Amino acid sequence: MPTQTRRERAREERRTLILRAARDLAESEGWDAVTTRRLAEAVDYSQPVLYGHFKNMDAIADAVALEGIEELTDVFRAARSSAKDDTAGLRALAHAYLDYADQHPAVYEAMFVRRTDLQFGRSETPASLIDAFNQIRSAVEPFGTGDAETLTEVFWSSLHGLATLTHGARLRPTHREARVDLLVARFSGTFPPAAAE
Amino acid sequence: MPTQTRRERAREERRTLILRAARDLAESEGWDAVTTRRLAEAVDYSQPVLYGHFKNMDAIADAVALEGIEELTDVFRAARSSAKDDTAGLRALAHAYLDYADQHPAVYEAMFVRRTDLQFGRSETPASLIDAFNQIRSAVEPFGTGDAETLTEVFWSSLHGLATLTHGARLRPTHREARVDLLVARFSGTFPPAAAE
DNA sequence: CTAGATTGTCTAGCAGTGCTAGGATCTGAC
DNA sequence: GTCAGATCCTAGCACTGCTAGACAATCTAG
Repeated sequence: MPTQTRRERAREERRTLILRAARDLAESEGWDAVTTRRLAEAVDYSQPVLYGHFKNMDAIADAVALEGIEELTDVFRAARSSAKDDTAGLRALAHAYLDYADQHPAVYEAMFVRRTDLQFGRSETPASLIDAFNQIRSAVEPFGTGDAETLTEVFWSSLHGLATLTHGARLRPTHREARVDLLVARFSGTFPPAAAE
Repeated sequence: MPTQTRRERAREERRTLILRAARDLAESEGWDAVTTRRLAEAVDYSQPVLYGHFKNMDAIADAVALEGIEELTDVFRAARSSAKDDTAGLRALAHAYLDYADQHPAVYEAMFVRRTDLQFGRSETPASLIDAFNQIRSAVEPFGTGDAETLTEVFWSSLHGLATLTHGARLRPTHREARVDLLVARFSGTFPPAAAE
């Protein structure tokens, strides 16, 4: 009997259980509420069990971040696939990005705000992260004249800035659509218009 | 004898002493290292003294943030005053912003990253914060066609995104200048160029 | 079926955190 | 010199991340 496999499967299930609990807790009460005790209580095990799966609390947040990045690539793909031209593609990607950040603020925070051990732009970078970056790159590249990598970084930064400042209540709660319109116009080259009122 | 004034002056001095210590500690070891005990030790008082000046630790970070915002307006003013035209002004402001974030990462974090009780875009917003926002607005407004407020928010978001992603090691450590060039080009309308190689 | 080794899990505890109640001490007014 | 009031500190609470060591369940071998 593959008793080893059963064990490993059970172990894997418990790991996802922990991640699920961490994510739910973070989304409902913020990462500050994700403590070892509350997390252990949520999965109905003692605290040391957590350390059998993850090196420390930060590693749990990193794992949630990885999940989120994979989701994000799917969201990007879906958004871009239904766009009729490059400009619509860029706009769709921008909206998809900001919507995701809005709907999963804790996951977004784990991905792009919290200090993380995840490697960005290196050889050990997770494939899904590279994938997500390339999605942005493909969307913005048609409007570039020089280094596509730099263009991608700048456009991503703009989206990231909008996402975080919005979430931190540092921008007006209104004018959301107008901000995206403006950003896309500046990057898609549909600016300046011939003569705007 | 104005014993009351002397007392109040001593009180004020101690307050700035606390802020100075908090800022130094945050810049050298990060905000996580700024604990009540370490801070109290740095100013050579016991922890409860801190609470005589500030409601809690977050209020200390907020006070540091306010200091930073005032510095930032000065930095903006200096940068823009030495620019020969609007485009140069925008570029100078962008560089000044990113340089400040780079040189004072902890203060920047207190201002625009950490959760804060500071009010943004409301009637109770500190004057220096409005001032800083208006500096950005003045710099980018010449290149706007519609709502200047929205334009300012978007440009600021882009700068903020660049600052935070750079600091979090999520962008390439190189190409810093190229990113600023590209951003300024997109916002100043010097894009698309007639025919770029 | 039993003995022993391995694996899994928990209890209890350490050193640290923000924050505060209460008592001690020091200052200045009369 | 006495006494009220301001000032400050000691000690403690409830929490945090994390871990050592005891205990129990499970699998392996004879």
